[in-house]
Amino acid sequence: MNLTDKQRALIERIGVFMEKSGMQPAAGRIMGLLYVSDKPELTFDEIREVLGISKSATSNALSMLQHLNRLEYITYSGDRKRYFRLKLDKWRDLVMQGVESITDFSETLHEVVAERTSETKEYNQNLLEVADFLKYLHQELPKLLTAWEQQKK
Amino acid sequence: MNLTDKQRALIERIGVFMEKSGMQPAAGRIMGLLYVSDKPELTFDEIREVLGISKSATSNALSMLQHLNRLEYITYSGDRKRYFRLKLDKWRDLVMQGVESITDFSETLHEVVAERTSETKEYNQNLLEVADFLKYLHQELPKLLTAWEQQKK
DNA sequence: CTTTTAGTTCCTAATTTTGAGAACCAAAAT
DNA sequence: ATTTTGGTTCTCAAAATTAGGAACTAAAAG
Repeated sequence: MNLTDKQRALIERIGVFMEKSGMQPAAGRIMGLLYVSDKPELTFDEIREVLGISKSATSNALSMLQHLNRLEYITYSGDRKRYFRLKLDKWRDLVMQGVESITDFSETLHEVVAERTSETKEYNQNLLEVADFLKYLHQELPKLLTAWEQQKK
Repeated sequence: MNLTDKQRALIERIGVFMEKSGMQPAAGRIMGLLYVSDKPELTFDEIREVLGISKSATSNALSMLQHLNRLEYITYSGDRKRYFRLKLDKWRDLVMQGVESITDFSETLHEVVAERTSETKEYNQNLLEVADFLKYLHQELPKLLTAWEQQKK
């Protein structure tokens, strides 16, 4: 498989974007490749080869991405290779996962306020405000998702 | 200034949370400290001392946090020290900043689809779906924010 | 003008992250 | 039973991140 310059550039751009949100470089490139590749299902060796990375880097990145729920593989009977692909159709779950994590932070904020002096009234108020909005988001985002599904039709 | 064990634990927890979203350790701890500290405005040296980090680490982390718009400092006339504090009241801007960044990604996705083969119809459809939802989010989140402001009253 | 204060920058060391290469392993093919 | 395939794991080195300490700077104080 060979890629155009434009494709390579897109892969890098997506890779860097992923890195910024805490993903390791190789994993980001794999994500990018799977977004861009004309074949959306690639084997271990195709990935390794086209990105020019080692087996270990490939293996580690792939298993991390699977744990993060971004990737899965399928197999075809009579073929031992795994075909890796993005779990694109599950992006709704990922959105919800993200919301959960900020909701965790909201709970931490409540703990913080519980531990704070009551002297700093305005400050505490601000903290609770943030926490409350995060909780609101948690509650409203699913609705937003269904509203979007509706208007899409 | 001395902190309780609970406070220290909260600082670490917040620190780790921040690290996960790509922040450097010292910066995460400083954020944590400012959330937790009874005094919400701390000087350079107070921060350095209570966290037990060097001047350079403190200086670098503080300036990074200021660039990320998480922090600011104020001064008092007749006092040369800077008093650093969280830009807590500006959290709405931060939310919007986050939305902007996912909107950037949405545009990248459009470029990706433009570059893709038209063979993989369903795949391309999925990509556009994600891109479209991100754009929808960009449009709706401000409204959600004002709706929240309303119901708060 | 000299000293002190508050913070920054430079240089370097320690730690962490990342990934290559080889050895390894299990399942399938021969 | 042996070999091949597809992938994992281990060890180690390279590269990047992080932070300590000393030197430095600008402004204020004396």
